[in-house]
Amino acid sequence: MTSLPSLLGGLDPTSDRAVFRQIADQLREAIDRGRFTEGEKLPSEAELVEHYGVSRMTVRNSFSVLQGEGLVHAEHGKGVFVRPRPPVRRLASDRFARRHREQGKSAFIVEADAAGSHPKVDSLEVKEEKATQDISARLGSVRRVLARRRRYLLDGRPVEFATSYLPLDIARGTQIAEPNPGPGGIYARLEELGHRLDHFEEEIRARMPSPSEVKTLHLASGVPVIHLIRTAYDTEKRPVEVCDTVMAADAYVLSYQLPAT
Amino acid sequence: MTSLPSLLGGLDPTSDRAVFRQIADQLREAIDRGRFTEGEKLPSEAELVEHYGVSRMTVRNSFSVLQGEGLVHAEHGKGVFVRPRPPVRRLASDRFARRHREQGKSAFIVEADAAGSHPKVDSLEVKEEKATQDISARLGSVRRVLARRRRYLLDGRPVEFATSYLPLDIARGTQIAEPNPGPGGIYARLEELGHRLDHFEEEIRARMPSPSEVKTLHLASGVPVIHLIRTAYDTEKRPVEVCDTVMAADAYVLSYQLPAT
DNA sequence: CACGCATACTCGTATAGACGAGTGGGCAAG
DNA sequence: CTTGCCCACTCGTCTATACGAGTATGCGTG
Repeated sequence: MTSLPSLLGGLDPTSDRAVFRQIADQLREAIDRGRFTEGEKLPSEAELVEHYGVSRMTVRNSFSVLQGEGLVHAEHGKGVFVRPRPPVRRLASDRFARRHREQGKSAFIVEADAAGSHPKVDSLEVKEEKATQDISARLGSVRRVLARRRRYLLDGRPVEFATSYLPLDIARGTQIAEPNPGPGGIYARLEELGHRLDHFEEEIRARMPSPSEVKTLHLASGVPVIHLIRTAYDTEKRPVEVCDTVMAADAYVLSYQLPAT
Repeated sequence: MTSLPSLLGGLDPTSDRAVFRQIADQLREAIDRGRFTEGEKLPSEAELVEHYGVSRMTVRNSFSVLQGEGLVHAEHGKGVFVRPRPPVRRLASDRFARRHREQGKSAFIVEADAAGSHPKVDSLEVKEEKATQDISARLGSVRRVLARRRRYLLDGRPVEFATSYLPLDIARGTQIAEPNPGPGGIYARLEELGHRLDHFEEEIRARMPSPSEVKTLHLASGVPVIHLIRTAYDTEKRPVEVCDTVMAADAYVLSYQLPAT
């Protein structure tokens, strides 16, 4: 065990930088330099109070800065730890290509298996409901829609929450309205129903999660979400599905390939 | 002026939910319901202390929750305000299409002018430097690169910070190495130099900003950044540029169009 | 009228103390 | 040896107080 003074310098009383920021700076730098590694426990609040000669609230204030930056997370009764970077899922722009649909299993399962993770899909809900104004506009002024909700987990950790919306005149009474849409997913079913897919539009935003998203995705504080809204169009240029997806940002890298046309 | 009790209910002492969370919940709900509108001032700390009968630190704690969610921001000496949603810039996936390059001005300027904003590009730095390991790998094992750094502002607000990296054997001694790369930007120059562009690859991540990014982009707390890394390939499949971009997430929506192939 | 200052209000920082609750190790009883 | 409890250590919540610093307003002086 290295002593604290050797890891963490002292304060500069002449500086106009707030004490809790100075402490946060030193901890951040120590983490960046690898003095504390992923998953490692930082000094306890009491130790830092002792080391810097400040009050406990000041130390906690420093920790809350680092938590907001997504650098550390606290565990009640244990300590404050450097947040490990989880394995990321790479979403390639060809992930919905027809050739990937030929096989039986869902894209998520196939891909995760290949990466050596244990995938799981849960909290599936399929029901008809009133379309929000936004969804209605995207689907071309429909009033009611079929909504398919599901949550994706990797190795037990929830990473993504998605809802697909489809016009009732397309989906009602088909296998799309069943909990299990069958091999190749709903896109395969849509094509069987004569809606040959032409292209997708994806809109991407990033923001902090709402409390309910924090709960659903078990997000640590300081982890934003990626909000992706995909609209699928058939060859008649008709929007046939809107998929609204919220992803834990620390678990994803999105990748797109664009022609220079 | 509506009285506080009519806007904000009371606490539930029997609940096991922390008091500061209950207060945050009530404020959040009031904001969501539009009882406080964008840019509007929330009750001051003192007023909430009075209303709830709690200590000031507890109220501040509530505010810090909402700040972390990006819902509100505090202004020293003035108050705490509902954070206004700034106008967003829409980045379409065809924004680098050759046809947009024919004109004289940069894509950023043209687009912002059209949207009625006042665009500005500043802090331009152009220099040769050693490639980081990541940049080197993306450009095909080059050791040194030309780096072009610039910051984009809309109506005085910095929204994006970008660095382009180009292999020296391509860029050195050309107009690309000048502060002003000329009409159509560096992509136009690359094509003139015989590197006809074939396609781009974009990688997208979202995360909380580093302290230096907070400074450069004047980010409020609770605003994540979108980190976009674009690699441009010429028709020989050679990577000719890597552009590393950090954007204020509340100012952008990215939009992509994908073929269903 | 114009300027400058006092003042009241805002949030920012920091201290000191108290109690609660989750975790894990050690020790004593069975 | 196993079980169960106690205790020490951790972070979580909350109070009460103090002073500093930025902002806006109004009033009095020139």
